[in-house]
Amino acid sequence: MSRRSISTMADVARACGVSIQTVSAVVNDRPGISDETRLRVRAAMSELDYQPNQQARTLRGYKNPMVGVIIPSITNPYFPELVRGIEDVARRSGHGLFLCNDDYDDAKAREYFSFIRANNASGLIASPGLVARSVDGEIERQIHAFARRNVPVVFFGEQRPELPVTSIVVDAREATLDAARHLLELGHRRIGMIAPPVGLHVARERVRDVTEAFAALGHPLDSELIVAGGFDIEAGRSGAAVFMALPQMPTAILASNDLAAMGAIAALQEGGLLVPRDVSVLGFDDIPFAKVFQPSITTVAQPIYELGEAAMTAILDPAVGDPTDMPGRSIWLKAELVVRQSTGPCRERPATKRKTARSQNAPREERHDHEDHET
Amino acid sequence: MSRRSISTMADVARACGVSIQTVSAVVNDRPGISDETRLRVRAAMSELDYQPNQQARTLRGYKNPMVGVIIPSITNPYFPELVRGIEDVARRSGHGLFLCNDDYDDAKAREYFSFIRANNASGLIASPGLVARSVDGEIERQIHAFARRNVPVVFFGEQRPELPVTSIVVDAREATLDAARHLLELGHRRIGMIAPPVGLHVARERVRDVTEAFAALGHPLDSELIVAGGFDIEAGRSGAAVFMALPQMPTAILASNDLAAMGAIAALQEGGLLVPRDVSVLGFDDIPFAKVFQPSITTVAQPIYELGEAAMTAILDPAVGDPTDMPGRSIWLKAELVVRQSTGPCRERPATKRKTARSQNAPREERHDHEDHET
DNA sequence: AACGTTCATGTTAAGGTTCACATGAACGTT
DNA sequence: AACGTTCATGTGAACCTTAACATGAACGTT
Repeated sequence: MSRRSISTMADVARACGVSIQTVSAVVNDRPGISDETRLRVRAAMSELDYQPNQQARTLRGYKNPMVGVIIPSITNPYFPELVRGIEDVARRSGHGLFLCNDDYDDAKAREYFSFIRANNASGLIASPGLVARSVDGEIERQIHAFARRNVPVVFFGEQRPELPVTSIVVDAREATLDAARHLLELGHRRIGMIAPPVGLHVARERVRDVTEAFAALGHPLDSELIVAGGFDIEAGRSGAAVFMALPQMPTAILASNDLAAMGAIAALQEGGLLVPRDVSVLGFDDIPFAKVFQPSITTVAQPIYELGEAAMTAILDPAVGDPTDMPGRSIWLKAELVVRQSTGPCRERPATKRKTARSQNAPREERHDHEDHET
Repeated sequence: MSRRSISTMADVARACGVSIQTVSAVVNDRPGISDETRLRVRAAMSELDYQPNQQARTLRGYKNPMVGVIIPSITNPYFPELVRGIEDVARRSGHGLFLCNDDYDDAKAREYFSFIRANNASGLIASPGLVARSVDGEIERQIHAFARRNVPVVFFGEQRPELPVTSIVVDAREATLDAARHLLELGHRRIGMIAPPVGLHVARERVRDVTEAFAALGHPLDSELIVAGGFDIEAGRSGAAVFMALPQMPTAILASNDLAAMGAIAALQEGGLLVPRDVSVLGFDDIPFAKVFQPSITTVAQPIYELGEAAMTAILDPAVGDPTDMPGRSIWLKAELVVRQSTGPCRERPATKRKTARSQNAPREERHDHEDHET
């Protein structure tokens, strides 16, 4: 009844008096069909609202033109930007996206892995830190299952040379060094850090980059001033609260990412401190909002959109799915420091909570950053 | 070769010495299988990394447990929040999301409609304004095609009683009236509006709500002060620029949405004006960032997450897909005014561009708004 | 010994599309 | 008249899962 009402190739064939094979040939633009027949078939197709059945096609042996994307949090603007990069490339090759949000939750991620595999996706792009989080090797098994089918798998962030995956990695060491130098040149010495969530690969890497940078410049970070945190606004708020409760506040704060930086700035201003007058705050990632936030945020910028593009491009690269390509490749992109308004010169002994002018009139930004990737 | 390496029911059956039917029964939790066999089959399944082939299942007659979602812009934080609401409900019923981003582009939307239909999705949730934009009736045809298959279609924003769709609609009239009253009570009389993009249903509705509200309160808007705009940060920036170029600036600005409000505030502050001291700015939607932005944004809040939940719940409602339910139903939710820091008392003749204190220490917010919907 | 129940098997078919291959008609060229 | 080319048809099978139905073995109960 309900199924009856959907039209199939057979219906189209009957409607215009040709064979099913002919319809198939027209649908797939195969040669050997006269223009006249081709037009007749096309007319019947649109007449009947015919839509090739993707299930039947995929079953027959084609790949499902669909790529699974697992991200940890869709409300963190980092990921929409990433997805946009992925999608813009995917659309050009006729691929759809199967988007999954695991909320940093392993159980959900596993579920989505199965789901994507069950749907015979042509590729899988997975969120940073996912493999690292996997304790029981389940994710690794899933990855091998994908590889066995020649389905390419791309990860962000972590290199896993022993797995048949391609990694898209950001090298933030130089940019982090620039950031450290920037703060030191502004005169900051008591520098706090709101750490990323524990357990994530990016997290360890970010903390490592920062501590190495300050150590290299001869001003190692005071480990007392590294507070536990997370990747959201709330983490920034509570981190800032911790610092404000100290007898001597840091004069500059490195937030785990831009969201945390925003949370920290909000909390500081609510506490009567001005950024950057009283405290400088530096973020990571350069999400689209970092630029409009007041004050705009100085940040170690990732080429987020390009990361997405690179991931999807890797999926389309025939070499990627080939399991003989076993040892995982890595594609490197570089982070860059973008100096904006949230960092400024150190004023040792921050003034008492008197509120005076902020001097943030002209937009100042020291790098032309890449935010114009419309297709 | 590559296909050979994927395991099927037959492989599982062979591996544990039962018939294919038995494996099928185990997979689908059908009765009539002894516990002992059940366990043996399950063991073989995980041994072989077996994954039921969703294509074959769907082809056999089941629905694909997947819902297509078409949104106009994933980088507008409104939509990730909406998607989160959709996804949280979808996951509970074992549905995946097929997320598509049409960038307000009809051609892309149509493409995605076909894609979703070709994949036999169990439902379609489509972006606001989509039907209204369709000029050639193509979208309408697609909708009927979905209905013919009993696939439920849900729209945001616009009611189309003649189409077999369910609409999720926000009634913002009361809240907009509250907003107008709020601005008038603060003493504002010269009020500007940065309009939403033309052609969108929500856009017309929003402009209508605003003009009706001010008219009802006896202070009709000056149509000279309604400038063309859009739904992004840039629209806010350029709108503010237009107002700043006027001999007499408005003392309050209604932005098309929160993004535009942020852009406007950024442009105003760069131009040396303080918000809300010199100009009040009011947004729409209450995206998650409206709360952390500095100053936090007074806005006509939509229950975004709940809209997503309602949409997916409607998809799961068996009545929705039933074409006998032809005349489209509507589900109404209400908007609410949230007063934050970006609006303040009018100071006729905004001061010259001297910058003095801002008084934004304590967070003030007059409604407890709904931002805690974690599952 | 007869009976009913439980568990598993085997057979056959269907779902929509694609592919390989053999067949054949229509046409123009030699 | 023979030949090659182009376009279309027909047959049969494959992809994997599910369903309906008949069959049958093992078991315990009467």
